[in-house]
Amino acid sequence: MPRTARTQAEQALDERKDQIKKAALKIFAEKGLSGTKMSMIAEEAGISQGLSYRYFDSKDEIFALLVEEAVEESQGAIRNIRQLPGSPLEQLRTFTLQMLDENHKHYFLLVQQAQTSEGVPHRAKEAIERYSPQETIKLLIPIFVQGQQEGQFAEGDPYKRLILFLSVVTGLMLQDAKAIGADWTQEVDRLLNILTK
Amino acid sequence: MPRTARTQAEQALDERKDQIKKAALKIFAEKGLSGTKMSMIAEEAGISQGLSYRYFDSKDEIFALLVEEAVEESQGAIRNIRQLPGSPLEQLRTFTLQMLDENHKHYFLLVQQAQTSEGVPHRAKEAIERYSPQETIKLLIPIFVQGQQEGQFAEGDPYKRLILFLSVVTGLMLQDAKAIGADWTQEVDRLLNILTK
DNA sequence: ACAAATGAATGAACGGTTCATATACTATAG
DNA sequence: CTATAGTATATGAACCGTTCATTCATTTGT
Repeated sequence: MPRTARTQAEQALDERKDQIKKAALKIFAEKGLSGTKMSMIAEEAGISQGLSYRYFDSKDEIFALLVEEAVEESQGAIRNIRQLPGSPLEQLRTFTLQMLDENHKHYFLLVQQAQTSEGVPHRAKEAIERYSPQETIKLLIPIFVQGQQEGQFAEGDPYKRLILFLSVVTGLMLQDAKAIGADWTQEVDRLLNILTK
Repeated sequence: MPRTARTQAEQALDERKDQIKKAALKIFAEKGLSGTKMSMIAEEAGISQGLSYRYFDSKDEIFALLVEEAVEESQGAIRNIRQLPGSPLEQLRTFTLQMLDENHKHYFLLVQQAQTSEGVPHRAKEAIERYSPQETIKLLIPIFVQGQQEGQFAEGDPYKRLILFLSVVTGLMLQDAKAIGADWTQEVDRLLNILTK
């Protein structure tokens, strides 16, 4: 029964790959490219030093792969905002909660790291070009403006307000990634006070 | 006239030292201990690779020295809050503006870096022990509570509110140190919305 | 037997530090 | 005022210990 056997083998292979990727994502997001050592990834994944190289060619390959995934994921989340239920404010709250959610947080931070690190692999650079904060804000502005018209959001330059808000959220993520990971999700409503009146 | 001559020489020496320290502070604050290379400091200061070693013994010495200064400076700023004029809200606004001010910003960030970096020199570690975020918040709580009684600040656990606020401000500083330095001082009132009702 | 996993060994690159050399400044002599 | 010597200041290429990404001989499990 070669069929089943190979499928099982492949599945086991993929599971290991995912395990390594998940560990790498966490460390890369926290420490950046040059800040993470392969030994850290191994430890986080609970495997030995060399094993990652049975599943990936290099550190750079893992990093690039993850950045590509992160960009895709982030763009998806942003494009989905308009389809979310509720008022603009509620849409933004949901989006923010998603950003701070354990899974997505690492992706957002990874992109952040990739944007500010040096020596980023070419493949990762390409992916990042498709995702800038400016781009994000452009997609958020219509929602914010609508919220202003409905009277929920404060007056003023939408771009400035949103840049401040996104910076605050990203800054918080960076902070709490370094320190002990508190659960900020409770505090999102406080943060939204930056935007509301 | 040996007096004047020596004084001039000493002054020139101190100026060079300050020049190097200022450059080092900026880079250390942005990139952390292991993230900054002596070559970066040299470039920022507009001097050659080796010159720093005529004025300081080692990279670690510069770092430790700066951390000591930063702790002193930060503690001073915090202790001064109660003496500031105006309501608690105005006191906090002034304090926050001071934190975001170009000079103090780097000091605050440096302490932050020293707290989260690894391989911090012993001398710097000692200085940091005298300055924890918890300590800062302890000093801020009475002000916040007074503001609550006067009706300016929102109800709720002062500790949680202040932790969130400080994290936001620190996160912002980190953000904008990496990116192009926008001038957030305009936005402080927006940030204070996190605390007010 | 074979694949999966280990972790010690390798070797290349990195970066803090040094040092031979150059330049600028000051003082003294002619 | 110019020339010369002496000293402090500055340069940046080279040195060398350390740090990791990567490999591989060996073990473990199936």
